[in-house]
Amino acid sequence: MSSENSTGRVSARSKRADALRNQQALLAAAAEVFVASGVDAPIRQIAAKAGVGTGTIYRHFPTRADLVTAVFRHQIEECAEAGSVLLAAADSPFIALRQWIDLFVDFLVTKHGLADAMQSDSSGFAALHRYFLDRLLPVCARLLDAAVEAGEIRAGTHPYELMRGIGNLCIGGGDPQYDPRRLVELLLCGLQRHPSE
Amino acid sequence: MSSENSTGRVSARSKRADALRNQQALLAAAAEVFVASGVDAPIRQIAAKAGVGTGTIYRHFPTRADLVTAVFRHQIEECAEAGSVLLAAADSPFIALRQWIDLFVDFLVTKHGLADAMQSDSSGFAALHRYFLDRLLPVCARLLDAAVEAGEIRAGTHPYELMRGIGNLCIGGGDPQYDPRRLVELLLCGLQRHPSE
DNA sequence: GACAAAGCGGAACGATGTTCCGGATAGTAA
DNA sequence: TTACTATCCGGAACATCGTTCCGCTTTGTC
Repeated sequence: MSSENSTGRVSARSKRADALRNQQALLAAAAEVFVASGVDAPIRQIAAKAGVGTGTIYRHFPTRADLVTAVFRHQIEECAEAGSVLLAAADSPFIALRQWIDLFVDFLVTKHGLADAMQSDSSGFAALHRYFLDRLLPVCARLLDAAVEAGEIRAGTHPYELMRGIGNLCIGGGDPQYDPRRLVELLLCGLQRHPSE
Repeated sequence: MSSENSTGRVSARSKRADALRNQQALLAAAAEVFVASGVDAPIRQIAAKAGVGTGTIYRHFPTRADLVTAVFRHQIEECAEAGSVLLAAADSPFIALRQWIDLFVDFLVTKHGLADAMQSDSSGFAALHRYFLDRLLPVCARLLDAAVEAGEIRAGTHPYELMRGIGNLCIGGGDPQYDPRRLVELLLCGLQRHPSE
């Protein structure tokens, strides 16, 4: 079914066997290197671990960011799909929102430097950024809307701003003195409707 | 009075006239280039604008971060000093805290990419990061303590975490769809004591 | 088994931060 | 004024990136 290549999706059609093997090897190697050295690890290191030349990487993933996107794609997908599930299962929309944000934060924090790389507009990570937004923004928006409608949080918060803010807060999670989760929690508190005011 | 060089302080003793001239020219050029192209601007560009060679930069500022630190040093100082003034003048410690944070945010947002560069532990901006902390952390801590003591905000917030979080939120301020100030405001709301709970 | 298309490897390119060193220069002493 | 030296300067050179390019290899097919 369909190629839809260059960003890491299925692509099972009309490719040579060795090409497919290399693509898989690259994805596996990249995943390994990313957890070991962060998403800023040199391309050459990934190529070496996969046992291929640097040119081969660019044949499969036109740019560094495309490789990163491909590696994390299914995890992003899982996070997106969790949105509906949580909204249906939780006792209230706000609880669902909080749980979903927990998931989102976990995802960002456990990947070394993913949040760092995604926000800084340099390094051409725009593709990853866009994919993140395309997939997760609607989910976040739906959860926010539901919580607003339930009267649990104040209206007027832009989903994009919230997601970006949370993403930013997750930068530098390696520091033991800095726990992004506490600040995200603070943000959520600020989001809630206050009786006074 | 003392040299105390390599980070941009006074250093008026025992230096050749041309060396001093170049250092001044570099600071001026760097300041200009930073506002034009952000703090990530290439060293060579700054050297060219100052009319010196790249080696000359490293003679005066051992590393890129030292140059950045030197350029912004007096502004950081101003921000630090504003803390006491605001605390003495404002109607309440929380108001002072909010005003001070406004100042802090303004500082970060108006320098293109300053916040970006400072947080990411790569690029060896550790020196800048430390200077920021050394100078501003005590101020933030004092404001926080005062607000806690006045019963305006919840206790238990670590000053370092708060400053770092705010710094993180200021990353990517160039995006018209993302206003760090709104999120910082949300954070402050979350900090306030809630009647319920 | 031959052959074209697809794919591969790694040298090469351009950009970056940083180091190095031969030569210029400022300050000083005669 | 003229030497002389410690200091400083300029930019070539080095290491490390991401990325591109191209001659050679491999694969699938007839």
